[in-house]
Amino acid sequence: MTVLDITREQIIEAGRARFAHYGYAKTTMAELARDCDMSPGNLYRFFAGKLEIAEEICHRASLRTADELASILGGTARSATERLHDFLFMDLRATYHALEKDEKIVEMAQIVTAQRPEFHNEGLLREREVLSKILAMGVQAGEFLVADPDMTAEMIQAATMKFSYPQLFTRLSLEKLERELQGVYEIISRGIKA
Amino acid sequence: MTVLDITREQIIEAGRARFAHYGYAKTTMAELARDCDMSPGNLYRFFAGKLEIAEEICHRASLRTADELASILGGTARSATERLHDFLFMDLRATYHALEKDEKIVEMAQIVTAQRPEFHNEGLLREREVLSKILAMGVQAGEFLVADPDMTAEMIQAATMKFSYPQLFTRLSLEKLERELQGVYEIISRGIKA
DNA sequence: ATATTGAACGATTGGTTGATTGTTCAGAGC
DNA sequence: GCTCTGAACAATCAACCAATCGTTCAATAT
Repeated sequence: MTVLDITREQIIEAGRARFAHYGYAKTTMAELARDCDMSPGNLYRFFAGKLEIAEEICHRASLRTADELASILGGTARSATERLHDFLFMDLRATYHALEKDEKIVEMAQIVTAQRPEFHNEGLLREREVLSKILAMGVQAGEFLVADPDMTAEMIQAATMKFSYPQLFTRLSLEKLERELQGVYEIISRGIKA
Repeated sequence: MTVLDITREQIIEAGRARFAHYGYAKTTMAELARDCDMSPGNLYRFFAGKLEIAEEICHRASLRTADELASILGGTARSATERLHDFLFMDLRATYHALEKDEKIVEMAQIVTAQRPEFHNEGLLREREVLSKILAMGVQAGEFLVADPDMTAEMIQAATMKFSYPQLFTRLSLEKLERELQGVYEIISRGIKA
């Protein structure tokens, strides 16, 4: 990790703190610069602009959740059905709590997805790859009967879209969302069983 | 139909035309009054306000789609599985085309649902009742195995949310949406089969 | 008496100006 | 030569005012 990388990290950390606490719009580049003991202009040696800082923060959050989800793939004891269940509920709870902790994170995410639509799709793709693997494991183990795991993963993602960004689409409580997701899971689960 | 009712219809028709063409915000009460050869003040003998006119228009549209969906229940020849397929695709196509014909209808729908959240839920409930009946028919015929059709209807509605208001959530083409819905349908279909 | 009008009122919107903020870059510092 | 600064520029935002619009109601017409 070069000294340049360290500075980058510092900027990202300052951004994460301020964006989460005060929101993207209300955070100024001058403030971020002051946090990092540098001039505003110098920020542009590390990032093309304010949006790119937010993008990097969201990107990392996306990688982190994908990583957490990927942990479901580990171990050998559990069935693919259980893994699918974990996948769906972990996803719901992760985003629900993230959006609940700091209301302002929604703002940042919305701005980034509005300005860079492909960003959102990349995140979905990363998660879908894990889902795909779970399905493939299930096929391997004779639990699932699906011709094309990649395609089925896409379908499951479409069917659980309501639970991916809960607060954006509904005002339901986590309990209600979990009840619904459980029901949707049961249908899907039976729908792909061998 | 009294003369008062006829005037009400006239106002609704004028509203439908203007809201669809110019949008809710850009339509003034004065314009609606002029369309109906009356003064702005007189509109308030028929509706509590501008929003209520839009509400009535949306309400009727909702009733109409529910009616169309209910037509799926008729006849005896077709299987419940086919009816479920028709239900989901009819719903997707109806809203997709409605929103495509006049971009401005989205605006009106958004304003009404923002101001009267219960309105949206009533529409969902109306559709869900049809879905529930389809499921009950399937159970009756031994095609489906579901313990509680009402609950399962709720779950299916949650799983197909992405296809209910297509243009609000994604920018996918109708073809792509139909491909995805077909996949989701197949999983659900297998998931509730007896 | 009832139905209707249209001017009046208050809230909202649209447009304009000045201030703030994101971004650039010539030059200072090392 | 490379890093970094901070003043300068351009884009955006916020505050203001005027115009418009939704709504009301006293007056008018039927």
